[in-house]
Amino acid sequence: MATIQDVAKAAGVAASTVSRYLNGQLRVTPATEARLLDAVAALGYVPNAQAKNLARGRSGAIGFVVPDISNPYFGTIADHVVEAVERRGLMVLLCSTRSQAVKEASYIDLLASGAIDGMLYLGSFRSNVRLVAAIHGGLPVVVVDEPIAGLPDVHSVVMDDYAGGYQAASYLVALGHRRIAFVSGPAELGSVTERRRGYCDALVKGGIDPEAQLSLPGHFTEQFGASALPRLLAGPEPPTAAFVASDYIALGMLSAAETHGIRVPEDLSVVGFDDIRFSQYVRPRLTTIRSPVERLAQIGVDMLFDRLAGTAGPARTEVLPVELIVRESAGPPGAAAARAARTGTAPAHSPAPPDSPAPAPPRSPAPASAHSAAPAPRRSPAPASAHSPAPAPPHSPAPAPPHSPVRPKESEVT
Amino acid sequence: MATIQDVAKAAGVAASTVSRYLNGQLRVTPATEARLLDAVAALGYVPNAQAKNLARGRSGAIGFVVPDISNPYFGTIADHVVEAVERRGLMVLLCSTRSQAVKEASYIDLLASGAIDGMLYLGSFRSNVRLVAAIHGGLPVVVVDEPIAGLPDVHSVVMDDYAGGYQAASYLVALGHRRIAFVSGPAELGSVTERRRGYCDALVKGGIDPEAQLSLPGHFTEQFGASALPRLLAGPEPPTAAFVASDYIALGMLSAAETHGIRVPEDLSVVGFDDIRFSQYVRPRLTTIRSPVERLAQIGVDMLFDRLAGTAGPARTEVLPVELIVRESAGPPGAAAARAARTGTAPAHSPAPPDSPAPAPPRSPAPASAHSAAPAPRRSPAPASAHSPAPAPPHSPAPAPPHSPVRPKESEVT
DNA sequence: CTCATTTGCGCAATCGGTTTCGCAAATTTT
DNA sequence: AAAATTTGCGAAACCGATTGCGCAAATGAG
Repeated sequence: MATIQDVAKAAGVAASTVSRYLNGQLRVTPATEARLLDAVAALGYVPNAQAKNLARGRSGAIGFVVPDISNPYFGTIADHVVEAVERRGLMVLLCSTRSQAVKEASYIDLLASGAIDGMLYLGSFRSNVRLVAAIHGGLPVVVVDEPIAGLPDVHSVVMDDYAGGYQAASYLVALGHRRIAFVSGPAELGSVTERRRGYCDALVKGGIDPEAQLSLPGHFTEQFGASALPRLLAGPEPPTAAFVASDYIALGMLSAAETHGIRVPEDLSVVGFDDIRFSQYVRPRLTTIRSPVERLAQIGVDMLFDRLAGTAGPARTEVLPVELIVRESAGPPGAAAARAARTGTAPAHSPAPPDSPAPAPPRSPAPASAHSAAPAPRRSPAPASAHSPAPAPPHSPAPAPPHSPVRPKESEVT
Repeated sequence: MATIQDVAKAAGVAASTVSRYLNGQLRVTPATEARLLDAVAALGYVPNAQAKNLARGRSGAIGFVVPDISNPYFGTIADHVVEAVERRGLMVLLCSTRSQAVKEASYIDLLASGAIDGMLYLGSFRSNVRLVAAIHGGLPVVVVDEPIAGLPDVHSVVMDDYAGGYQAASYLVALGHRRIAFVSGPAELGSVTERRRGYCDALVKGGIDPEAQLSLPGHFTEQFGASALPRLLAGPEPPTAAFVASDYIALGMLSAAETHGIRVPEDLSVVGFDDIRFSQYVRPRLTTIRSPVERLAQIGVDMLFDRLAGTAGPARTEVLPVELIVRESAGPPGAAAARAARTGTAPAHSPAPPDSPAPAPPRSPAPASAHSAAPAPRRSPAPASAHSPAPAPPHSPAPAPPHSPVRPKESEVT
């Protein structure tokens, strides 16, 4: 590996000249330029990244901590993150922690030790200590997808889990269900509790007691979904529907349902969450809440680059609207039993219930707004920090990549 | 950010002492130790990774170049790679190129400029130039999953694509199919051509002309699978079966089949490749070739670390046996039509045809062996380099992994 | 109580770049 | 043609670690 010194020697100039010329900070005479170019080409010189970063105090990469890269939901987010970061000319150091706190902690330490310029964090409640330490150490961090309470001064972008839960449950209520179970990932997760809050509120609004419902927290795996089904149907009065707050889990449950001879949606309606790609390939096609993963990634990366450029305002949380996607896995309750018992009250299979399940509830922490069911990409205002009623645009419109320091938009109002 | 100098000053010692002590290369007096520890704790000292790497000439990370991280097949491999590398105490720099040659090239350049100690490469034919340059530049590279021709001095580990294709096609032939289409990813890929070779040989063995069959190369997406179905059935004598050399594609096709009212396997049998997790969750459950992704990752990482340690022998290619997983998506041809036309020749639905479709063909480049259908983790000998008939263990048992040098399994037979 | 070891620790070079400062030559101004 | 600028380029400090070498003190042997 040729060094800058080698190039300098070959070209008969000083190393500093090579450096500055290569970085476009120096004009040289045509003669010098030719020798320089020749030397670089001849030696196949490529600047050493470590040395450059050491000298510059930057690293040219951002880290992305994610629980499990083999989970297609996270994989998709990662893909979009990579895409967005690359557009800015940086690289992504992707860290799959496999949900192990130890790994997460060591990764954060590793990353915080100068390996990266900033970090996108998608994780759980654990290891906040390290994370907080890293943040205090000056590492720009943006939290994505999984809301984390009690993290000071951190920008974040999350799905509107509350609204999603509300929509899903409202839909099931509107279909006529009265016993609606809640199946989810780890109960400690912010996203899970938010989805559950929404679900509960929708039930209450429908005159149903949420406390009387079955609640099955678990893990983000299909195995858990498969194992949850029997438990769901074990009781004397099993639910006729389940809000499964993760498509990944829901797919496992759907599979188990077929194995157990449970028909979906006739015997059990299922509404998922995330709308991962496979949800449209299973039978019945999964009715679910679509999370705008690409926007999440884009906004998260934008936020991080704003922080890196120092142009980010005070910490705020962007909440992304979600959308109910009606497919086939949810229908009127007891479509089979009802046919025998009652009159043909709910005959149709392809259900077309109140398409706007409800005028959407208030967002979790703060202001009203919403009707998130609408596909229109509305942004909900930042609930955490300054919820200024003024028309301050919540998400600064991705002004400018770091390399071209111009920031045309968002004229400062002074 | 505190530096080592700060710590040294605070503890009243030299920086070198701090460095050596922290790296366990120096015993110090209890008094010094206490002061050292205090200083480190008080300042919250974390060594700067860049500087360390620069001084050491290493980087502590390995790169993994992969075409598309949102594809669950690659995602799963990535997960296992991360796991295996972490066990060795290093990190993974994951690069999703989204199959774009430009990105791949720039990533390789970036990685080759000292950012990583070694590289796992999963990619296509493109950008070989850069890759070759990087290899010549001294970067240890191990090629995984996707065979690449004409890469000198590179260790690699791939699936036995040929055997997989042979098994899949043999199975369909054994079921009685005579018109068997071949649907796959990009035709230029080594894995695709290998799978096709196996498929062709199996057809020939069954007395079928491979040239007369429909062949549909495309991309590794479900969309392609969905679009392939109509084209498959367009002709006057459509195939009764398809070997779809990627589960991802097969899932798209299965979905399209239902949409078009094509019953699987009655109207069309489908055999996939990879056995991604979702293949068991779709209906009908996908009959497919299982690729041992975890072993692939483990062996690839082992090879890379051998190369890093300098204990790797000459370049060789490890070929991993694959396994036919019989599920529901393939059955006798014309199960519906036949019922009317012929006698009840092939009545059963759950087919139990020759469970060992054939005594497995010779491996692609070289020696006989195989019966890859057996789940037993046999390793096929290296076909590329020295195919010594001597009992030289093909995969050198990773003599000394850097951090935890113990490797209990696979007792060396000497 | 010497002499030979070992042990604990500091000095300074090194890794491969970047960057400030400043000199000398080339160019422009009067 | 002399003075004032501008331009091209080199010397050296620096980023934050690691590491070879060497010295002094503590330890052991005789």
